[in-house]
Amino acid sequence: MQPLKIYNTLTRQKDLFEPLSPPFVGLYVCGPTVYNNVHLGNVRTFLAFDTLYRYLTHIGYKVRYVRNITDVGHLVGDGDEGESKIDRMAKLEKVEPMEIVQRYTNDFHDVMLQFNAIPPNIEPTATGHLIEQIEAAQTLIGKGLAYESNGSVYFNIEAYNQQGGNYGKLSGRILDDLLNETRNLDGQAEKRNPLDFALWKKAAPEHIMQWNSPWGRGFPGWHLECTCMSTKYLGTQFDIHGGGMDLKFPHHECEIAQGTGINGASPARYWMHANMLTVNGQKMSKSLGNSFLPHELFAGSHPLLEQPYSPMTTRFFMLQSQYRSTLDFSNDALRAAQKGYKRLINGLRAANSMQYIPSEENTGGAVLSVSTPGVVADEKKKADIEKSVQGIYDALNDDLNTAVAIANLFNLLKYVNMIYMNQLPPAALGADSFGKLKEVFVGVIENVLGLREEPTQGMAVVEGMLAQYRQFKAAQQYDKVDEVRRCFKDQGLVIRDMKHRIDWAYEE
RNA sequence: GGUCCUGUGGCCGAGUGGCUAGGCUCAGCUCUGCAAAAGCUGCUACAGCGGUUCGAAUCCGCUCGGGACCUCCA
Repeated sequence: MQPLKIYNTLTRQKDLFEPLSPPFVGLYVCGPTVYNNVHLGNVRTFLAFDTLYRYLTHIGYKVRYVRNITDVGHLVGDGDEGESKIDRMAKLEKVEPMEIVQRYTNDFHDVMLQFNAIPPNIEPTATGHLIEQIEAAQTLIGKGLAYESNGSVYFNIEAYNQQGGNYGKLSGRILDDLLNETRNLDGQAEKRNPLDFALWKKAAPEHIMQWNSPWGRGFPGWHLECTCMSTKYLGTQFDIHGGGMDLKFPHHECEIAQGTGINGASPARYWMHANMLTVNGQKMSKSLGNSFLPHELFAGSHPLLEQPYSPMTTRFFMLQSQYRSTLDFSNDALRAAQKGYKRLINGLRAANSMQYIPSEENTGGAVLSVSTPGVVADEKKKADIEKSVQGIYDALNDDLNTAVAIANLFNLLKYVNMIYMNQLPPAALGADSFGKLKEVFVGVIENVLGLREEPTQGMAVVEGMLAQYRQFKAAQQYDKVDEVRRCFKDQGLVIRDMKHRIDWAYEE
């Protein structure tokens, strides 16, 4: 097993990842609130954890990956007051709240699929776990960690800390500071302490989504669902909990308090937070009006976009930075990413078609490479490949540093291209290095980074047109040759005209 | 105001105190019907000032700039 280090927000350092019961790993990621389309910033977080899931699986762990759908309880505006986001949309559009939920859940799934994200093993919803949430609130009341007030139930932070809890340990906040800085919000009278947060909220009559509870009609508080669902599917203690940086406080802090209060132990051992996607240096968010929807990106239809960018270009773009760094969005950066992605994916096609040819063997009319009698092993290149392969795993083990992993991948790409272009006989690398080159290059791109080819429409007739091209070429009918080239170009493809063979590639 | 992060070459973006990250762009070369691609070569940066050190982009201090969270947000 690879020695993976993960930056743990709890300890503020990179900790060696040691699962509670290897080879099994429990991974919980906070999913979206489905009241609206996911934007690109949301996507970044989910792709970061998709990559983590992929890597954990790649290195041999059996991962149970749980990512929830928040379909109730998330309020608009400040704190524990205000309308439910989903309720509001439902009223606005005069439809059932569950229609809103369904629509944006579908959208979310579509989008993630386009980005080639692997669906989680379990995708629980908050409304599907109301019983658990009510029970959790009751348990907390029973332990003196929560209280009922006017039909709502609040978590008692003071009591929690008196019982040995440490509210603020995740986000590095000090309770007294929080108390001093808390703004005076309306309707806080129900709470004993402004920091107390809702486990269950009494529903106003006009609130559509409401259920019976021991405290009357109401709905669950936002933070409670994650505690209940992670506990149910991963146990009272599990390995990794992930989410966006902006959920660190208060959401995850509350989860820890709830989990600790109910089960007597801090829920997750490793807390991971993905950083924000920024536009011109500012966090991408709906309220700032600088967020892109994925389909706007794919179509290039947003005013800030100079051209369309494909899902894989975008995925590659995001992977070129480390998940804990902010990543700034710009057309220049996306364009550069597009070129890099195409180059890498052309290399992927090349690598997939590569076959090892021992130096003694005469391949007789070889398609992939000429026979290479008497080739001497190139120890320098072999060592360089070895170094880059190790570099990839070292990088991924270092808190999923995909940027450095990709840098090493480009080093390998050089050798893939040299073989593909017949500039380097495979035999010069020896079977072992060659095998490793191909296996790691392909495996990391496809399985860990989740990058794949984006076929174009004209793909079906490519081989036929290529055959024509060869004929025209042989007949030296260059005007026809150029015509075929134009056809390819119209499809976003290009012809690779090499000495030893003719192939097509994605236009870079 | 509090807590924290951050400032790298034309652009993006990694960097554990000493050894070329990488991508994109640009220039040249080889190859080529012409191209394209590929390979090779060139372009050596760390906001400013001071300190620690044999040695700092990397540690410390100050100054200036940017950002996040503190209120819903991935």
